[in-house]
Amino acid sequence: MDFKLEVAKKISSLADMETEKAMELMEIPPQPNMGDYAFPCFQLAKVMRKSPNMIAKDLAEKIERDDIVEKAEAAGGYLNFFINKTGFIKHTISQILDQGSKYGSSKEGEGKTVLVEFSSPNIAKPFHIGHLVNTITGNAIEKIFKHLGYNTIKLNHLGDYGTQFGKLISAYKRWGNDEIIEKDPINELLKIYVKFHEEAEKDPTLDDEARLYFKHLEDGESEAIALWQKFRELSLKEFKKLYVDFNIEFDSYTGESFYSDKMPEVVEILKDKKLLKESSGAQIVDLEQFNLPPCLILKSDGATIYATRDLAAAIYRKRTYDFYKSLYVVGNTQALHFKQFFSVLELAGFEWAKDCVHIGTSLVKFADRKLASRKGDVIYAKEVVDEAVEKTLEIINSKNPNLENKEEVAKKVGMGAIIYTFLKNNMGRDIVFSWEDMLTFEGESGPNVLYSYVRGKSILKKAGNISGNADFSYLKTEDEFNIVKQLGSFKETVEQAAERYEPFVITRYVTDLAKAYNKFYNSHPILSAEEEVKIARLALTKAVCNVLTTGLGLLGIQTPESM
RNA sequence: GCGCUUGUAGCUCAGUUGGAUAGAGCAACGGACUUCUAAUCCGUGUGCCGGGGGUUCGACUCCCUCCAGGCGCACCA
Repeated sequence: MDFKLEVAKKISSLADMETEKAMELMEIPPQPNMGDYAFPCFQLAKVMRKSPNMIAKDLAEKIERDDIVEKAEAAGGYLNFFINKTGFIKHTISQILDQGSKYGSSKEGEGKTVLVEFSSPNIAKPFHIGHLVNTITGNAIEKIFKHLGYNTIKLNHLGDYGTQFGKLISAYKRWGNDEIIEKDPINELLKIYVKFHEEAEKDPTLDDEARLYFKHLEDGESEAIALWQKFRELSLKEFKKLYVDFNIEFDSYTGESFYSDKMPEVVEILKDKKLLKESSGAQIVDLEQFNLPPCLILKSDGATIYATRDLAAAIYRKRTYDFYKSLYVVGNTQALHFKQFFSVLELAGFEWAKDCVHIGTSLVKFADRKLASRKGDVIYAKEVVDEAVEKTLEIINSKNPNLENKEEVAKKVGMGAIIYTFLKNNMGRDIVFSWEDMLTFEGESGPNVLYSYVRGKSILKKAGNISGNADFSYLKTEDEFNIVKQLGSFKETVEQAAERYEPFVITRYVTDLAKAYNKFYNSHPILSAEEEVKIARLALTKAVCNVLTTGLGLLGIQTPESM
């Protein structure tokens, strides 16, 4: 039973309005003492040609009291509903305890496949903080859609192709040392790659050599392929360490190289549709009708480019997965590229182009470049994780030195802090990175939410097995009702997060829920309350912990049992 | 120059499709641990919602314009 829907039905039956329309219009009053739901009568005023005030008053008189609505009163042009608290509390908590981790899920996604492309690091390049933001965001998006019943597929579109691999092969053959590379593959490969660039400035024949090696790679020459595979595997092994830390498993690691033989078809399709045009020796698709700059398909030397690869990948994915939606979680800075590439798909007659969505993740900037990193001008993902876990361990040692599995807990909490920080605000803004913000564990922070959870868990543990059913009429305080109201809006919250492609909606939700529970926790005893009250409050606590776990889980944050 | 995006409290940010007195955290000050983990809670105040027009019963929200920051504008990805 959905209380909001029931109220909407009542309005619908009394006023000349569809239930759905009433649902849309209904809001939550700014002050809790004004009611639980509010229906604005301003739109009705036009149709009924009466003042909103009058309409609200008329309706208020006609609304009958029952186990849904306790009372309805007119205020200004609003009709404010006070729902039957006991009924609502009982219904909500029972539902949560019944459904467990399924609470807030839905069937809207049944039978629909959603692809989520994210992370996509470049082979032999370090995984920096920008990749981390992207990885964390994509992971949350995927989990949110999965919770709504969609069949989700996680794609890691590795940057494993391109002329830079010719350079890397050349560099490796000159200066590569397997022993050092085995130890620290990515940094060492990066080092020789950088050295190659330096040397190539002095000696341009190196670039010719690199081009040759890339040609070998394209032609499938065995030595080049073997080296490329080696670089790829070593890098992937490193990346996977981080994915394991964050508990992320991809369904596919087919990167750019996978599509290298699928691009001629794209060019053929575009030719057939007469979309290709020559411009300064290159082949482009004109996008003037979309008010966009042209999309480059073939370079003037006839080679393909990233747009070509993305087109090939999109077509391949549609054939392979027949997706309902294909989400590209990629940095905001590439917005134009995606607009162009989606427009080309549309021009080529693929009606599913509208199902492709670019989710632009925030750009990470530094507040103070000097303090940006201990090592150089980029911050590595590993550096951030290590720092957060270490800081967490320090705090545990000072606040709860006898805790078991300190390391394990520190990892969960520290990484939770990072995820929380990155998914705290909407993606429209840049993230200004500062160690201070990242390692603040008070107020609106991941550890704070986890702390609320852990305290609840601790109470449940101490209570042991409770016999008998809870009588929710014992939950009489305002603080308790506020928690339940919060609990009841979880499903809407998940749906909104999916609709907006914004995980921060969930972050705010768990924060508010934790806040409501903390307030209650601080002023009402649970274990020492009278038996009936205690049982009811324990059920409430269990429901809160349940929803916190689920909500945090959607963000990719794991909950420790104690901290 | 063009396009996208952001501008809300000292700082970091929320503000659902236009709605009631614009809200949180941090920072500052004061208070609450013999009581379920004080990484918590309670209290104190601050806003020409970037500026100016317009639309309407009503605008932080929609439209126009200007200002400021960020990002992007084909042979890198």
